[in-house]
Amino acid sequence: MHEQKEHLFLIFENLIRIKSECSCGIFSECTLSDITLKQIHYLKTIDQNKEVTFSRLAEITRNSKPTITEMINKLVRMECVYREPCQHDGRIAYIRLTGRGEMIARAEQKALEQVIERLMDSLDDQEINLLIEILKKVR
Amino acid sequence: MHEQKEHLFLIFENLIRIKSECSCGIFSECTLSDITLKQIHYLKTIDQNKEVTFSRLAEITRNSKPTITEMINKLVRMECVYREPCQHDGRIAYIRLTGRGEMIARAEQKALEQVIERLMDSLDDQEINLLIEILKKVR
DNA sequence: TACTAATTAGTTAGGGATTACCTAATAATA
DNA sequence: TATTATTAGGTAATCCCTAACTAATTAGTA
Repeated sequence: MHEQKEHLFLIFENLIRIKSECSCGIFSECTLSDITLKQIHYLKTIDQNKEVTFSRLAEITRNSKPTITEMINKLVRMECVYREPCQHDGRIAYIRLTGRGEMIARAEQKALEQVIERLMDSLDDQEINLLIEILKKVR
Repeated sequence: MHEQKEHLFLIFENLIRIKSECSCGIFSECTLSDITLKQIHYLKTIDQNKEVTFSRLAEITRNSKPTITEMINKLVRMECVYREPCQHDGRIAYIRLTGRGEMIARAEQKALEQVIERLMDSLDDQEINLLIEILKKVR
């Protein structure tokens, strides 16, 4: 019982290590070592809300519009987002993620994808199916 | 093949969700919603280096001693660390983690432990052994 | 219909609190 | 005299604000 737990702990630590190596890889590819938690959070919010404008982002994050302008200017300088003017209304600009911005916003997800690929390379078909059946049961 | 991947992705997302629920639980137990990444990093460094003094922590983190004094004062106010004067040398104080400080420094680890307990509750002995055998192969 | 008035979207200007660093000087101990 | 930690004073960046502004659009009215 206790031995099993120890085993599982080591195995999952290994998986987590692989995953964080992958996500570090993603971040260092973006060469943004001093990005802040807030900035990452803004990028995720932009990623999750399609067609987001300055006013809308201010609303979602419950900040003032000048705060959003400032934050977006910063993220533009970091090459994570850009402004796309609305075709139909000259007052409106949409905030879009660049490739780099999207990479950062989805780093967790992408790292997980890489871990799964590693997993699929290491195991045969039957083992993968077995793994799926077992882990499905965890709630 | 692609279906397996999709399955695995959903299953691991679920595990990660469980884990981050656990670690959020740990953090909210500590009632420290506005702790910074730097502060967490200092706590981890203190946890990993036994008998660490102000000078030593300055050396490890490559900061000046006044920076360390200030940071430790902040962490003391947050009840995450305390000073323990050295018995043999009145100039020296060791930096020790409080229960709360240790909780935060090891949140990841503790969350993983909770996930594994959940896993062991959901699976029988044979399944656990099978899981260990399969996941062992991932490198 | 055309023109003014009001509204809306985003920006600028100026400011404040906090974090996280620094050097120089100082106090206490070895 | 050397070492450990602290105090004093300062800087830069982040992340937030209000008030005032510009430009674009919409509504109201003559």
